[in-house]
Amino acid sequence: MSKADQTRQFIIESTATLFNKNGYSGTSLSDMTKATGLTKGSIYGNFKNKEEVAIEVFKHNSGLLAKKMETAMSLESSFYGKLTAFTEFYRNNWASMLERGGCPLLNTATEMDDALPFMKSTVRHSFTRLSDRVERLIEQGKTEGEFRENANGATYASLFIMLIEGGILLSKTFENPAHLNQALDRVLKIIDEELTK
Amino acid sequence: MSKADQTRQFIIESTATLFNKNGYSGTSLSDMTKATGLTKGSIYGNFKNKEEVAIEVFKHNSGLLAKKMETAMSLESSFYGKLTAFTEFYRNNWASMLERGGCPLLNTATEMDDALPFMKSTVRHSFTRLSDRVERLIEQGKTEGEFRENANGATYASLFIMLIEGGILLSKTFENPAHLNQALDRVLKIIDEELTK
DNA sequence: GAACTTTTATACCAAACGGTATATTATTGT
DNA sequence: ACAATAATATACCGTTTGGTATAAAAGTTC
Repeated sequence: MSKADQTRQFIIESTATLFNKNGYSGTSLSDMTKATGLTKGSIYGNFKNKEEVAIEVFKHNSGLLAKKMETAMSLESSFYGKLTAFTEFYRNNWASMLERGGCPLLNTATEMDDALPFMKSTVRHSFTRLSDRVERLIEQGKTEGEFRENANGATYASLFIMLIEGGILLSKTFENPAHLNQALDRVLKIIDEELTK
Repeated sequence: MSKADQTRQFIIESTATLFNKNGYSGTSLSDMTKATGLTKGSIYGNFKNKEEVAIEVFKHNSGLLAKKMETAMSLESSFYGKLTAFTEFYRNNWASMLERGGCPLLNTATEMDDALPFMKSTVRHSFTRLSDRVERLIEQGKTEGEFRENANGATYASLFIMLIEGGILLSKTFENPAHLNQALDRVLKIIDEELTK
């Protein structure tokens, strides 16, 4: 990794929590120089503008989540196991997610929709990727005979994501993980009662 | 209503969509003067600062929603009817909610949690009010013999809200009401299968 | 309608905004 | 070791930020 790439990465990681907590509008360049210890010149030498940093930060934040989730799922061999690992991932990582400012998908999607057009496609892509991953898990589980044939993977994938993101919203708002845990329990219940044969 | 109160109300209504779409950080005073046609002097003659306008705007946005919801529920006499009216309210008002920038609770809660401490209690209060309303509906339905005795009102209230807010998030992100509709269908399904006797 | 109070507009403030040209300092390949 | 190149810091740009003093205008009250 070249020096330039190293610095780019350093800037991304140093401002990752900042952007996730305060949003794009809420994060200023001086916030960024404070967080990195670098000057504006350095930042603009490595990025075109603030927008580009924000996009890369979002990709980093959501990518990190996806990677950790993939690791958690890889520990299970059955698709039922992988699907519950996906669910439990949120329970097990709630504390660290909270430290980093919450779910980047939720945060960015909310700020983006009306105010950050340049982020739209990136955020949508992340959501689609997550949804597709869960859908594939269900569809594969169907071909392996673990899940019912008549269950629609895409439908359940978006249902789970809605429940979980809603749970994250309430838990963050009330600083109480109980809501998220309830949402996760409901996801598990649906897996057991509606997907599993 | 005095002239002062009229102007206050006018400022609140004129900037309501602005704040809900672009957030607190994303809305500048010049945005506000453009939207109202008034000058900064007028705005600061009627409000202490930008924070106060934002708080009043949020109260107005969420209050309007609560009022319309209450009207929709009042048309039903049974608590089962009121509970489905609560659910259908989101389906019927999706278009207008979208025009106004989406759900103010979702939008403000997401921006608030890390960046807008002065908003925290107000947003929490709104969520609690909504949740309590749904909970009361269920508990009253229980005493009237419409719903099962062993169903916990508070638990189902937060479950419904998580599903709906998650549905709003996905539908807004993908500009497709299908996700929200799916969430609402699931809420109805739960009402029928787990609450109704 | 005069006196008083409230509301609004003008003009201004210092500070912070995002961004850039340029000079200086490191790092790289040879 | 030495050029060539890339990365960083300094100093600056015009604009916009949230906010305020003051004066003019409008509304209210008697």
